[in-house]
Amino acid sequence: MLSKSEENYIKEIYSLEQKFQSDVNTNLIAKKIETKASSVTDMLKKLAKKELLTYQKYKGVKLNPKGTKVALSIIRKHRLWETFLVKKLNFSWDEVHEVAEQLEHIQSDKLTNHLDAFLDFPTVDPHGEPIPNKHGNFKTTKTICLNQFQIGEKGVFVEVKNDSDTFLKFLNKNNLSIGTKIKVIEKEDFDNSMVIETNKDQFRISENVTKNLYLKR
Amino acid sequence: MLSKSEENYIKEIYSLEQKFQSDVNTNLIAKKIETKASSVTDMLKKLAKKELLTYQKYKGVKLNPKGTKVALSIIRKHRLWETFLVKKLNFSWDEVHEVAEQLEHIQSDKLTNHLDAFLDFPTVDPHGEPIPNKHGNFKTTKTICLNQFQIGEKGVFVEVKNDSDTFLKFLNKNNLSIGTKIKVIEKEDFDNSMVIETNKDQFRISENVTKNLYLKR
DNA sequence: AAATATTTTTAGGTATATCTAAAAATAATG
DNA sequence: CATTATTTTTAGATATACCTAAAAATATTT
Repeated sequence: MLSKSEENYIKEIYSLEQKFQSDVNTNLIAKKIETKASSVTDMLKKLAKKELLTYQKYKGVKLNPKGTKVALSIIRKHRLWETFLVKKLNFSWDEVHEVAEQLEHIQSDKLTNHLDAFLDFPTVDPHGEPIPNKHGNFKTTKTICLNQFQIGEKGVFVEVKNDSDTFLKFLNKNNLSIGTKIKVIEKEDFDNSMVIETNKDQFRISENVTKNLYLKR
Repeated sequence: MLSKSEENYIKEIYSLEQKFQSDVNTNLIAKKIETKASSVTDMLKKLAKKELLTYQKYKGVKLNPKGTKVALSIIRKHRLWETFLVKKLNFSWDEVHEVAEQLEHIQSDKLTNHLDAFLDFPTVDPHGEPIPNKHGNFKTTKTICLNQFQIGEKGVFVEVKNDSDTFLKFLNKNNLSIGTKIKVIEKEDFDNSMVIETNKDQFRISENVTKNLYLKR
């Protein structure tokens, strides 16, 4: 049985692997977990001993199948709980992350699977991110980052890759939610900002925003 | 903010206070928490310093209002989650305790209160135990322990004061559930066992069982 | 490739929540 | 009421998950 701390390391390492498509190094993990590199080293040794990942001094780590399975189970729980909070308890999408961070560590397969059924086996969470099923499988719909779009291109906003309160509140304020149709009106080469059009509005957003919005053409 | 361990101490001390209507001593707590008396002493000092309880060396402890409030909040969460598991996720009453022990430590007033509303503000949990409302208030229906009943007396089984798997499974096996009408047919002075009658059956139960069943006349 | 900068690890320390064993206080008994 | 038994506390360890500071390895510059 893994501690909450161990689970959080596994989860963050998984998400860094996905993001960078490579082995994950100590400092990156330290930043994500908000701890010191030395603490990360300690933990990596422990997780390596438990055979959840492969660790080579100074070379970074890579989850092995056992570790990946753990990561997917935590992500599954996190996203199911987020869905529950939004769909059943009337939370808004910017309020669910912190609570789901706690709920994802509850250990009961029966609970997870019954919750899944209760929610009618959702495939995406309130942020559009895919929910692994009980076998760890999930469908990856090819979404394109808004910053890849050209002037004149249109798409539907289907996923957000940033769970932070402030970011989601910013989206709320600008009426940007999953399902919103977006058209690129202008693209500034200097700072990669964009002017986009929704059915309500036209306004400029910074690269920091375009980087976190994913669309379907 | 309290640790999971601190919360468990507060919860158990509260339940011992209710049970014995007196100050709670170290060994009793140790037995409940399944730890050593020395560990309990350490924790009591810590909780006293946090002003959750009054502790006098060798004299036992008593929760003060702040501690009682914490206890009721944990009990509230525990019982709401049990209700959720049974009513919404199709758990049976003998399967909910362990999971609720984890869920009761989730920290989010919004979650607790929205869950409460989602369940239509239940006043008792699946074991018939009262659920405190958000202010810590709950109605105590005067229930009588089955072992106080005389031969010929009838009542309705409304509460069970033992959350253990084995005990609840025993009740299931004998078709004893909340709402069951019970009549006392025989009472054995030697071992305090009873023969009881339900609408289905007549059978003998030991004192260990009668002690944990609470009825309304 | 030598010097410098950065990253990572090691060594040693802290707080939490446990433990064992011994000492101290309280309770029960002859 | 003195002795014995029980309960509780103290003292000193242990494991987890952190930390700081220094050393070692790796990467980047000049």
